[in-house]
Parts: sequence; C-alpha cells; structure tokens
Amino acid sequence: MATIRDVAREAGVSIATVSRVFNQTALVTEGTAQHVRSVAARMDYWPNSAARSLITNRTHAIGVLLPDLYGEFFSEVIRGVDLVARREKYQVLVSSSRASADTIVSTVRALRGRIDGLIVMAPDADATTAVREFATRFPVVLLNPGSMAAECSAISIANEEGAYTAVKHLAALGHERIAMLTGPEGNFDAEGRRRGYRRALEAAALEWNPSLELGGDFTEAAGFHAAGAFVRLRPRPTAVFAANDYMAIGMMCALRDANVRVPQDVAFAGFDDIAIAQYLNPALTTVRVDACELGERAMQLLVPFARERRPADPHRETLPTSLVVRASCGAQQATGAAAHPHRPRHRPTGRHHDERTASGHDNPAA
Amino acid sequence: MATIRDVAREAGVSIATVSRVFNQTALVTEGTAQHVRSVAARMDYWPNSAARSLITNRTHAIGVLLPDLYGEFFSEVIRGVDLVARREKYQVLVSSSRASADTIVSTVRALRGRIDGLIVMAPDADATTAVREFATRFPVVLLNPGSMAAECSAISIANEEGAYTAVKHLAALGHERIAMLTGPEGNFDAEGRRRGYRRALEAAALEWNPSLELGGDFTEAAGFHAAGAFVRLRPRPTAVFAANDYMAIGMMCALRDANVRVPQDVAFAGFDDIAIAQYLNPALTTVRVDACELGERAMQLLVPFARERRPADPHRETLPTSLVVRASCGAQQATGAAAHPHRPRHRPTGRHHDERTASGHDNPAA
DNA sequence: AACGCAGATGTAATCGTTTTCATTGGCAAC
DNA sequence: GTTGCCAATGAAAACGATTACATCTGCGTT
Repeated sequence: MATIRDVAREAGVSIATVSRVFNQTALVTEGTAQHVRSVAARMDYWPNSAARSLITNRTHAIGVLLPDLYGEFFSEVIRGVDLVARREKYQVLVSSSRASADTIVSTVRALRGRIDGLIVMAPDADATTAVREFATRFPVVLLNPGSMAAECSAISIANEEGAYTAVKHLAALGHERIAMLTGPEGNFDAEGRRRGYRRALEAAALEWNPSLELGGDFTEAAGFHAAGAFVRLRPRPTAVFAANDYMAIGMMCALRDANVRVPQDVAFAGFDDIAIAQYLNPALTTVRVDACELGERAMQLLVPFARERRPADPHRETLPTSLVVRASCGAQQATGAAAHPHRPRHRPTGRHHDERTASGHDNPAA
Repeated sequence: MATIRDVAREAGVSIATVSRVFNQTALVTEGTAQHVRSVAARMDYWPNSAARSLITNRTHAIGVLLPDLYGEFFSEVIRGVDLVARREKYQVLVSSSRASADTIVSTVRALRGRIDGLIVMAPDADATTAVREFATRFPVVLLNPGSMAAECSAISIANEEGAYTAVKHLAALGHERIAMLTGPEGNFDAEGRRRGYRRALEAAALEWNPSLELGGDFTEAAGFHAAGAFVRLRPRPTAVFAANDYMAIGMMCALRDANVRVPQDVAFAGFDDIAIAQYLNPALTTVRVDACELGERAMQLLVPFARERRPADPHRETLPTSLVVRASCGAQQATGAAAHPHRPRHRPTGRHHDERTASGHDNPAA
C-alpha cells in the first residue's frame, strides 16, 4: 500500500504538500494539487487512518453500544444512526454487550480510542451509573436513560404519555375495566408505561386495583401465560393494555385458543408498533415508537461534541409517541393490513433511500 | 488520557515492559507484571488503538457493507457477524451503501485502513465486479454472489433448492396449476428462485407457461397488484409461490379483499420466513433463510484471513434453506401463531444470549 | 536597489505504540 | 575466578500521517 511518502517522491513534492492537497488545509497551487491528485490516484493512495488518528486524535467514528442486536427496534436505531453518520461522514462501530455493568465498562474500554463519541443504550441502573461516569470525560449520548440524574445527554421515549394516551383511548371507547400487562420490574420503560396506565385510569375515574396489573416481562410467552390469569378475573376486564406488542400478541393468541374474541370480547392495545402489528388479525392498536428517529436524534446530538471531543452537555430530550388505532381496540372496522396494503409502515423516505419499499432492496431475503 | 509512557514512568519501568505486560508477548517477571498492571489500572490506562494499528498494521475490526440497513434480514446478518466478532475479539464497522458500483468503491476506500477484513453484500453485477477487484488484494467475503466467477470467497443462499422444495410441496398437495410471483429481473436471488420453480414444475410434470409467472419486484405493493392479473388467469391457478414473503403478504391481502380464500381457494408459499410470516392469518408457509447464520458463517470464513491480512482463498458456500409448513398452503389445520405461541422463531440461543426471548431484552420497545 | 510581504513549499517534530537488538545480572559449569 | 547462558529489561527505530515553523521565491513599494 502506497504511503504519503511514496506519493510525494513520485510527484516530486514534499509529504507536507501531499497532506495539504488531501486535507485542503492550506494553499496549494492548483497545478501542483492536480498533479499530486493524479499521482495519488494512479498509485491508489489513500491516507492511512490509523496514522491520521494518532496525530489528530480523531477517528471519525462513533460507537453504538446496545444491550443486544436482536429485534427490529435495535436495527432501526442503528439505521437512524447510520443515516446521520453518512451525512456527517462518520463511521459507525456497533457493539452489543450484555446488560451487566462490568461488561459494559469493558466494552466501552475496548472501544475507547477507536471512536470520537458513543451512543449507549443502558439497560438498567447499574449500567447507567457506569456509563455516566465515563460520560463526564467523553462525548456520550444515552438512550433510554430512565430516571437518571441530568449529568449527561440523553434521549428517552415518551413512555408515560404514550401509555396514557392508549389507555385513555380504551376508556373513551367505553371500557370501564381495563387490565394491564406489565413489563419487567425495575425496567425504566416498563415503569413509565405503568405510570401512564394508572394515571389514565385515574383521569377517567376508572377502577384500579393490583389484580388488574398482570405481571409480564416483555416476552410473547409472558403474554400467553398471562391470559390464564386474565380469564379468571371477575368481573372480566373488557380491555387490555399491554406494555409491549410482543406480549399483546402472545395474549391474543392464547385468547383465540380460549375462544375469547378480539376486539368483541376484549379490546387490545399494545406498545411499540412493531412491524408485525399491522398484519395481525385483528391488526393491533398500539403506541408507535420511532426507533429510527431515536437513532437519528441521538447521532445529531452527539456529532457536534464528537467533533470537538468534549463531553456532551447535559441535555434531556423525549421522543414523542403516537397512538396508531387499528382493529384490535374495536374502534374501527378495517382489518389494518388489508386497509393499507400499499403503505408498508417503514417505507423509506428521504434521499437516503430509493423508491422501493422496505422490502424492496436488492436482496429478497430481507 | 494516560499513555504507555506515563505508566512506565509511574511504575519505574520502561515502556517496552509495559507493552509486554499488556501483550503477554514476552517474559516479564510476575512481580513486575502485577505492579505494572496495578499502576495501569490506577491510571486508567488502555493502549491507544490507533498507535497500535499503525505499528502492527492490524485494526481488529472488520467491516460489513450492506446495500441498506433496513429490514430484519440485514439486522440478522449484522447480529450473526457480531456474534462471531465478540467471540473472536473483533469490532464491527457497519456501513450501508447505495447499490451503485462507484458508491461501493468509495465506501470501501473510506473503510480501508480501518478494517482487517470486509463482508460485502453486492447487490448487483456491477457492484460485484468492483468489489471483486478489491478482493484480490484484501480479505473479503461476499454475501449473495450470484453467478460470479470463483475468484473470492462467497456465501450464497440455496435459492433454487428452496424454491424447488416449496413448489414440489405444493405439487404434492395436489395442485396442478401453480403460479409464481417473481422477483425483479436480473436479481440473482430472484433468478435462482425462478429456476427452482420451473425445475419443480418440470419434475412434477406440471404445466408451465409464461403467463403463470407474474412479475414482481419483492415489494408488498407488487404482490398486491399482481393479484389483479392473477384472478384473471383462466383457468385460475390453485396455488401461488411467491419469490419472497412480502409479496405473498401483499397478494394475500388483495385476495382477501376479493373474497378469494387462502388456502381453500388458493394455496400460498413464500420465501424468507420473515418474522411476520408466522403471525399471519393464515400463517404463511415459506422457505426459511437463516440470515443470522449467514452473517456468522461469513465472519467465520473471514476471520482467519483477516488475522493474516491476506486475501481470502476462493471458497464457495451455500447456506441451506428449509421449508416451514404452515397453514397458508393448506397442508395443516393449525393457525401457526397459535400453534407455537411459546416459541418465537428467533429465540436467542447459545452463550451470547440470556434466557429471555427475542423480545425480552431490557428495552421494551424492540 | 533595498525592503517587506505573502503565497507556496519544505523540514522536522510529534502522536503512542510494538519490536528488534543490546544490555544487565545472576547462576551453573568448568 | 572465569566463562557462558538465559531470563529480564531497556533504548531506540519504526509505523504514516499532521502541522508549526522555516525557507524560498516573486513582486510591489519606497
């Protein structure tokens, strides 16, 4: 691989000139510049980024640290980050890490020196603490910050508001006993959604009691099992708000097996608006979270600080959610998928994409 | 940030010793080593990877270049790559690039020097050519190679075999007129699936004629529109094989609107086994492609060459597919989703994951 | 003619490592 | 008491860029 020295020799100039041509950092006569460029092209020269990083202390890369890489939520976050990264000429280093705080720390450590900034989804309080300390010395944007003290930049999802809206919607449809399928204890998002549920019941002057909150852990299986407890409730609630779509799906499946009709016997609302939601039968009413935008915003927030390599100013931001009303809550007749067959939810937009829909990239297996 | 020099001074040794302690590359007295380690830990020292890369000519990172980051297929590929990367202590740099050959080249160029190896999904023949040239000088594994000459390492999907199996299955169920919803012209995967379809018809001694192949482009919308042409076919085929699940979904929606029942009036089979497939009503019979494994295999193939930084030996590998029989082909009664509510398709396995299911990571919005 | 200035270019220090080669010191063998 | 060897350590040369500073040219001004 040709180095700057080779190019300089070949072009009959000094390495400083070559560097200046590539960085447009100082005046170089146009003739010289062109000559250098052509020689460089001929030799297939490109600046070595390690050497460049070493001296400039910049890598032009940012890291994305997620608890897991499974599921469309994360993939959408990455896509959002990538969208902005391309525009801003940053590379994206993705890394998954188990939730535990020490794993996060060691992963962050391994990333250090390779990146100018970091986007982290800190799954729990422990991890959050570990990352926070790091964030005082390094540009970091947190996703999903929970109830953290405001010492670093963070973007969160409007969990409480979203849940509130969904439950209020169910109440507005006339339901008076509304159960909730909760997420795992201690999970920030789950707690937020639970608060929204309770607040909505209160606002609608509806009954609340502990037995209306069925314990779940965000898995489909939990939803399936919760159906058992649900059908034994007396009087049986006429609506269910699930803390995420997966649990809603599990429970709806179980209820179908038990010959409980949705939405006639029980109305349903979920959270997240996963891609599947619109294709279910009945299509699932749910609270949409735009994971892609979450990634985009995080990156937009991060880039200025990454450029200057200084810790991000504390900045808190909440990404709004929106209620997507479909058939499962009984509010409309349309079957959802059939109602909007030409509008896949995730139709790519903007200049980063072409006219094909989500499923229409060149690889069919997507 | 502390450098190796700071640590050496503080520990009263030379930088060479510190380096040796961190690399375990030569004998160091255990006492000295421990002392150095403790000083380093106290100073929060970690080797600067740019400096290290500069001298070793290794980055311990590999790049993944995909045509787009949208969709579960890509996200699964990345997950598979990450799985192996963690095990092998490699970082993963993801990058999306528009299909055009020059964009790919410039993206590859920007990546050069930052990575020890590259996994590329080359969407079309142009891009493939561009990448291939690069692959003679650098460790590259191609995904989706189509009919490329065997000059570099590549992993492909058993498109033809998968399609053949699916169509044979429909034939075995007694269908004698089987239509196909094809993918875009010129697309490698689409062509492979089409070949499988034709071969299966031939093997089953069934009629084939051009009107049985409905043109599509892998989008849901294409499937929806193709339904119009389909219902006008005389005699109407009793089964449809779609080149991907999205198109199958689109067409099934359209047929539902037209009061054509699936599977009673028309049996369906798709390709890919996207997550949605099992939740459809009826659940979609389809050919499963394990995108995660595709990523894993690519990475496994790449790592040895990345280690030595030499071009990958030409090696061709085909990832098998498997037919997943669900309700849409009429072969069974189960409704699919309800039949296996506890077994999300993507339950994480192995030591990289914990006991939670796919949807059960700490962030509920997935 | 001498001066000053500015634009274009070159020289050399620097970034933080790894690694080769040299040096040291201790110990066994003679 | 040399000698030789080996294990442990240090000194210094890379790696390939950026950039502060020095130098060199013209050229307009006085």
